[in-house]
Amino acid sequence: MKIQDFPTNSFIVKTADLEARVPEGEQSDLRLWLRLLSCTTLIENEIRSRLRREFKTTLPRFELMAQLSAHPDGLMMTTLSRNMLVTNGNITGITDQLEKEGLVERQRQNHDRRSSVLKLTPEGEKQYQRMAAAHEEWIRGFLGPLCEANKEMLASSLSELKMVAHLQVNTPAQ
Amino acid sequence: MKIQDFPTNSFIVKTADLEARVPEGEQSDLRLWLRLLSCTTLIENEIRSRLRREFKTTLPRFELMAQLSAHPDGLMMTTLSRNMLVTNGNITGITDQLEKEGLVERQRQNHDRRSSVLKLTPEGEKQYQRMAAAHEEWIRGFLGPLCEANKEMLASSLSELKMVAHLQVNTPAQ
DNA sequence: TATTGTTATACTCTATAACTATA
DNA sequence: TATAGTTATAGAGTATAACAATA
Repeated sequence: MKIQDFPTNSFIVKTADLEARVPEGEQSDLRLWLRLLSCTTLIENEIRSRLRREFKTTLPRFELMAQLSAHPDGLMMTTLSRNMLVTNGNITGITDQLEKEGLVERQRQNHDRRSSVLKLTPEGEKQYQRMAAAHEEWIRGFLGPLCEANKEMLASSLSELKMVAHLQVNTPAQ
Repeated sequence: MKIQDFPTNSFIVKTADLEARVPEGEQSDLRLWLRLLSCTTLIENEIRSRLRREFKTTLPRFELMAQLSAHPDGLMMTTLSRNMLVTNGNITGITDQLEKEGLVERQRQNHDRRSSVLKLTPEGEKQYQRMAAAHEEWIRGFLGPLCEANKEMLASSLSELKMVAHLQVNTPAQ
């Protein structure tokens, strides 16, 4: 399919060529990183776009609801901020939105009255389930066609990378 | 190292546990995706943060300069928007900033007077080189410790994923 | 007619930091 | 003193869409 076949306006042909800035052939860590980043960004952008178009929502909102759905007993906002890699203040903001829409609720704790536990409301859970089904389908569309061998390799190399990266990132540098 | 050992304020302990929302053990496409996303986001956030702290700049600005540095003859803004996966309007905005700071310049084309070609100025190239050196060092910190075998597996599985994902994304769906 | 780039708008996310209430 | 969460602020990035100039 050629570029010319696509509608032209507000449609980006996704070439994701971050890698284009590294000399051909060279197998550097940088090149590997750019390939990783290209793949992820490509898919992530598409998911953001579909969430917005089909469910009028955003990725952070979706991820927050996903975390809550996986923890029916609720989660502290601090835990959410760690899992989702954003600051406390951001969680407050997203929670405010979702609570106003009746999708999540804060439950004050008696044993520690500083904290509240966040849960999906039944309506929130219902909406989440619809989105999650579509989301999982999308992901299958992206990753499904990979051959089994590659999936396993990806999973295991990423699992090493995850450990290594955590170490790097959480070691107060300098 | 324990959580308690970290400074507490405006410091997020990076656990990147997006994966925590998928049942243990299950080897699904979704789980693989979340692992991919966690790793990338973790590293990407850290890079954004270091770019801001050490060079007072942002990832999109850095990436735009990287693209230009790799193409000394300059690039059309449309090409940039495709490579960087953002819309034309965004490229205009970032370019405006960088041009005002004297780091890039627009060169009007004679043979096609709609388009301009974007180039780094000498000062832009100089600044970019400093940032690129640090950036590459950071990436080596993250990916370097991976064993060779894993790097090769990653590179080849990602290269398949990149193709597959491009297809998925650029095929007008439904 | 299609393409390149600009402009305008509105919104979300984000970091940062000061703050409160509680532990 | 440390922690959980809130508030306020300012800024960047983003999509979207209408637009001008040119091809």
